[in-house]
Amino acid sequence: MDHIFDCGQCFRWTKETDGTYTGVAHQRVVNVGLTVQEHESGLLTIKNCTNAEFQDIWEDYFDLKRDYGEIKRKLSIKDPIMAEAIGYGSGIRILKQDKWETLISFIISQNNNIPRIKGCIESLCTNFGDEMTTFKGKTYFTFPSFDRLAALEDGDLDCCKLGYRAGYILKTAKAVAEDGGRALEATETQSPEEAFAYLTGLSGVGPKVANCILLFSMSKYDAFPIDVWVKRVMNRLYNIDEKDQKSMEAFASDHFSPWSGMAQQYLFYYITKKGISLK
DNA sequence: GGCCAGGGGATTA
DNA sequence: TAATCCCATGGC
Repeated sequence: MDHIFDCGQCFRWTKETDGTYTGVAHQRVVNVGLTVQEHESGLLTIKNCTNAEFQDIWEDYFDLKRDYGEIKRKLSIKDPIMAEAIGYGSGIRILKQDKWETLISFIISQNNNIPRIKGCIESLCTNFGDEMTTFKGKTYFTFPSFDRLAALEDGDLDCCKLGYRAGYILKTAKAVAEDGGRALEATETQSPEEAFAYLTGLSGVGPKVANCILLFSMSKYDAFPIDVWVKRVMNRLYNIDEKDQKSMEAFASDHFSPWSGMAQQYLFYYITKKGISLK
């Protein structure tokens, strides 16, 4: 679970003192714990969740139907470097998150760091989301809808300390709300190229942010987001020029497709957590 | 006090 | 097309 929740794909899960994680997604609060038993695979426990909610939401959210062992084998074969990275973040699963929330979250992520991103999103939710429930003594709020944010004006988001990203969020919220979110939802069945084109047409969404949204909310597992960390790790591990993004994309396509996004997460986790030498 | 953070948009060249 | 600058914010 540490690998899943601390690999930079999500920002609303927090670790409890007992090692379990509590988080919000799809208007629900749940607490998840994993018990690893001897001679058994792990037993996942989801609290504050009905059977119907598990089938409607969490089974897909945690991507539980997918065989990650098979994907890891395919990525590892003939690539000892990737095998090493996978060994380090072996528990990673790509969550299938809400499109709208992921869109705004990764606009916030630009030129920012993860602790601050979490703080900004938390502030956005407590200020503009709806109070949902109290769990383990903490009050939880929904992620604000696009209609809610689209109704705001310049300056209304100042309390969230979003900096220059506030303007992007207002423009994007208005654009998404324009057709009731239909264009955003339609990406579900579009090709990665079509969905990428739509996303990069939104304010504050460039190639990197668009690829994160494709990967973390739209099941486009061949998307390969390139940020400063990925540039570093591609340079250190595969000896690619750090400013040559085209070569990085080509390398990912050649070596990791159709699971480039999974590979990217293993590399990201490897360099940000293990902290392999940067110089 | 300068550098950095899961970059993008606008302006130059 | 490709490089460069600017953009708020806060931790270090």
